[in-house]
This record gives sequence, structure tokens and C-alpha cells, in this order.
Amino acid sequence: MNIFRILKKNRLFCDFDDREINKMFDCLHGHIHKYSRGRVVAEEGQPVEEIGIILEGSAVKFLRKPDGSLVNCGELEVGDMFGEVEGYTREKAFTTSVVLAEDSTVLYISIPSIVKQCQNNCPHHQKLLENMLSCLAERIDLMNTDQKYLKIKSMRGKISKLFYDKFLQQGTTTIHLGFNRNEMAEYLNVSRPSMSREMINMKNDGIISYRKDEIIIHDPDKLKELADCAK
Amino acid sequence: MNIFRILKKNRLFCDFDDREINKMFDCLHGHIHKYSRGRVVAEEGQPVEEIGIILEGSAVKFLRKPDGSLVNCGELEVGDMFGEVEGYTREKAFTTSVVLAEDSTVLYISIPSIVKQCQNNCPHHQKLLENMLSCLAERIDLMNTDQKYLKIKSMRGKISKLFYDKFLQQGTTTIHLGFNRNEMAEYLNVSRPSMSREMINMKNDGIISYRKDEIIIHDPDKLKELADCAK
DNA sequence: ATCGGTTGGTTGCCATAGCAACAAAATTTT
DNA sequence: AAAATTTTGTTGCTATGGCAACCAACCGAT
Repeated sequence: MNIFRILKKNRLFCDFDDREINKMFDCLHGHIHKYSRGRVVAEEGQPVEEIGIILEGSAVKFLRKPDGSLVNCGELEVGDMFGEVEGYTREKAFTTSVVLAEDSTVLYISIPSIVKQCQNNCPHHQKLLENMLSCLAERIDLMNTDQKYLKIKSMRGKISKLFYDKFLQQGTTTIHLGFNRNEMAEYLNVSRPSMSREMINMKNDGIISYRKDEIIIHDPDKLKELADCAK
Repeated sequence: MNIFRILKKNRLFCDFDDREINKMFDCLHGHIHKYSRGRVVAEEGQPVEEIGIILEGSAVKFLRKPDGSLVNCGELEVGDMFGEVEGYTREKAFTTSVVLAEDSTVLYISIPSIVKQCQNNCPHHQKLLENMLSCLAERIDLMNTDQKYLKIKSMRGKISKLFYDKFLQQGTTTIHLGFNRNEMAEYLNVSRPSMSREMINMKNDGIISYRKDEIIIHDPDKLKELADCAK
């Protein structure tokens, strides 16, 4: 495990070199824990003490519904963190529980030490701070995007906007989703059969064709129009 | 206009006293502009130079759709700010346009100076920083809430969750919405007639009754159940 | 090759919510 | 107070999408 390589996947540390990260370790009161699969490392409603970063393994975020059932509401992979949002709210309480999906290693760093003046007068500290702000700001950006899909009412609109956005991102008429059908349906908050049905319609209309994860866009203009006028 | 009183409505400055705010004015390169109604103070896609805070007047946020039409996507009142999210993303570009709805006064503050070490070694600076982090973190929290409503598929589920949340917030079985029907329908992303129809059904089922902005909850348990099992 | 397991495709039926259109209050303006 | 405007209630019709259920294809392991 190369901890530096892992941390550079994280928005907080992405633009630091190994020496700099090493130096900051102390200021941030970094410490590492190993856990086995199934361990609950964050409990919904409980106070957030530190920010956790997954170094090895993976985790699932859960929301506890009042009837006691758990709803999966996201995954954490290597390099992902938890507690970095709740840690800076007034409540400072976890809004989800985090359960390790496999044996995992977690790095913890102190929340206040990111904003506090560094005693060692470490010049990287300010950069870290900027990264934390970016991290939150960009998350807001991302959530705005997600909301757009949710707000579109028609199936064709949702699908078109998703495909068109991928088209713009990837720049080719053959796009890769990075979703299987179930995940895509869940992301768009629709049922898989209904989504499938509409994809067939769009295929029949000559707008797209597809095979598994690969979508071929035959009529980008039409797709754009559908994506744009979708409310 | 009491600028201090206004600024204290803002999450950034809410826990400072007048003297402290005054002192920070320089560090933040604060400067004030007056504009007349209709002035575009932020243009979607353009770089964010500073954070703006409305001191007098109000503004509307717009998204420009590709066909050129503008979609209202939020209002700014006295004490609200704009650019505080985009200013900390990598792109540093406005994601919406901000147009003043009346003659207005705007206070601008510098974006980097919030994270930079204060030359005057101003002790309040760190507090400000924490507030900025809170501001973003709490926004994420809020957006998570909004998303919950959007993800619920049934009309009754949406309505029930909204009312039940208000019930928990306000602590009384008679709640005030702070929405008219149009706004409520827009917030829930549904059509007003359909929403109205379902509210009538719920009234007939003896769960609620209402008159304008005032909702009386007759059966909180039932409402809770509906809100909870809503997917 | 055969067997489970997963993923994707397909269908019919039905409840739901959108929409248009109008009616009735209620509130603001004159 | 009357008029105008906004807000809310009401309705019928229809398109849409959820759901259950099933089939087909694919994939990795024995």
C-alpha cells in the first residue's frame, strides 16, 4: 500500500507531493486504523470526531429508516472520505452510517486542525484549506447536476440529458456509461423496465443504438434538443 | 441601512460583533456598489472575481437554457450571497446569472482573502474561515434534504414527508408552510392540480385539514408512516 | 458442457399524475 | 366598493411510467 498514491486520489491531497503530505501528517493528527469487514465506522446521528479516509478496502453508506430498515445511499472506495461534510456543520453529527464492505484500513485526520493555524507554520496548510473548500464547493456543483436529472419529468428527457452530458464529456458519439442498467435506473430514479422501454423507443426512432455499457449516438442534434427542452 | 445587522443574517458573519466586522472589512477588501433594478451582477459562465452579498434590494438567479430562454432558479434576499460556491471550485465560473430584481446595494468581498493568512494577524479570520466551511457544508446538508423530496415518487409520499418534516421542525400539529400552492408544487416538482387533488384525498381520509398556508395535522402517526415508507 | 448467478430485454395491466380548462375565493389595486 | 389580479379548488381525459413476471443472454466456476 502506497499511502501517498492513495491520498493523491483525494481532492484534499491531490496536489501535494509525498514530502509535503508526510509533513502534514503531524499537524493533522493523522492516525491509521485497521478494521474487519462489517465494522461500523460512522453511526448516523452520532458526533463526528474526525474525518476518515479509506486507504484500503471499501464501505457502504446507509440511511436508517424509522422502521429500522437500512437504505444503501452510496459507496466509498479507496481514497474516498467520510465526515468531511458533517464535521463542518453546526450539528457535527453523521447523517449516514458508514459500514465497511470488506476488511479495510482507514486514515483519520483532525477536523479543527485543518482550519487552525499550523504551529509548525507549515506553508502547505493553506493549500489544504483551499482544497477543503473546493471539495465542498465542487460537491455542491455535483449535487446540482444530480438534481437536474431528478427534476426532469419525462423518461426520454432524463435519458437524453444523461446521454448528451456524457457525449459532451467524452467527446465521441460512442459513449461509455459507467453504469449498468440497474444503476442507471437508480441514478435517474426510475424503474428499470420503463427506462429500458424508452431506450428501445429511442433506438426505433434512430436516435441511439446500444449494447451493454456502450451507447452510440446517431443523432446528437436530436438528443441535444430532447435534453434541452426537457423540464 | 445598518450594515452590521444585515451581515449578521449571513452565515459568514453571524457570530461577529460590529467591531470585529469592521476590522475585517479591510482584510476582505470589502467594497460596496449600488445598482439599479435589472442590472446583471453575475453572468453564467463568466469568471467569479468576488463574493457578493446583498445589502439592500433583492435578486433572482437564472439559468440560461440553450434555446436562450431563462429559467428562474432561486431568489436572493437581503443578507444572501452569490459566488461563494463557484468561487471555490476549480472552474471559478458562475453557474447561474444573477439579476437584480430592484434597485440594490451589493457588498463585495475578496475570495482568496478568506483563506489567506491575515496580514494584520486578525484573530477573527479563522472564525470566518470556519463559517465559510459551515456555510458550504450546511448547504450540502440542505441539498440532501431537497433531494429526498425529489426522489419520493408518490404524490402522497412527497406531501406527507414535507408536512411531517415541518411538523417536527415547528413542533405543533398546526404548521405553517411558508409556501403558497404554486411554490410548494414547484418545490416538490409536481403539478399543482395533482398536488391539490391529493391534498383533498388526504383531507377526506382525515389525516389533515388546511386553509391556505396553515395545515392542521389530525393524524401525525399516519403522516409519519406515510412519510417514512415513501420511497 | 452444465449449472447457478447476474444482467438486460420484454410484456401487459393499471394506478397515477400531468395537463388544460374552468370555477371560486381571496387579495390587492383603483 | 368595484375591478383586477392572484391564488386556490375542481374536473375529465389521457399519456406515462411503475410493477410483476417472465425470458434471454451472458459469464464464471466446476
